[in-house]
Amino acid sequence: MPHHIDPLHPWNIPLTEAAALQQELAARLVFDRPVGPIRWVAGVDGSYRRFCPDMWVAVVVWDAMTGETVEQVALTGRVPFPYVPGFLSFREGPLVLQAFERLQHWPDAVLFDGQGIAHPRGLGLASHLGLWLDLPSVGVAKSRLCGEAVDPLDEPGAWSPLELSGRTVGAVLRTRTRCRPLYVSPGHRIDLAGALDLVQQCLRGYRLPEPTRLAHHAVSAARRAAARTG
DNA sequence: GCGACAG
DNA sequence: ATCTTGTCGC
Repeated sequence: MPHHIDPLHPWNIPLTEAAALQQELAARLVFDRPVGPIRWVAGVDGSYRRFCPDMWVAVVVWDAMTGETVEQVALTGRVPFPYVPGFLSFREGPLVLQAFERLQHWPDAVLFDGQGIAHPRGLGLASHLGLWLDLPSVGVAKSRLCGEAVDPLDEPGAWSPLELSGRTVGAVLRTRTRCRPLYVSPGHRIDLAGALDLVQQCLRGYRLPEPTRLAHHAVSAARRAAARTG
């Protein structure tokens, strides 16, 4: 576990400062292929409730070799930041990092619900948190934040480059026929080819990769259990 | 000014 | 993201 995680600072700051911080941090991103094999892949998901300043977060560590869940953590807490397009990491970051602090099994890589470098200032949720966690990370968003791309063919594995101001910042990936594609972009310590490989290795017949799907189920289950218990 | 806008 | 039942299609 990296020792430099501080969930309180510098997350709760004005948007102008947050934007400046994003630009600074983006310059520190690394896009090398991960050195070792990636076996344990973490998936992260969050859940909210209308008119409620709280959120639930779940992290699931999934074994790509066996297809089994290695560990899962779910917790709830107040979000310190409203949802503002382009600043999602400042909203979900603190709670997501708290969840990672509780993990007994450190993953080899992380799949986030959101963008990596396919972001106005090059630092989406996956890039920001990947940097903090010092882990290879990938942004797997269900919709577009920025950039342009042609619609990929309706065939699993088909993808088209996501371009932003002349740069390929990600890919629009069809993971399943007749399903809307996913927006995959490198977060940190991985390149686009590696990100696409990893996501596809985690697919098991559904639109979303398993770590993400399981995290979604875990957060829903945790929320329902809490509602029943009180 | 207008439209777009991860979760 | 969330509020929501049934329903159409593979």
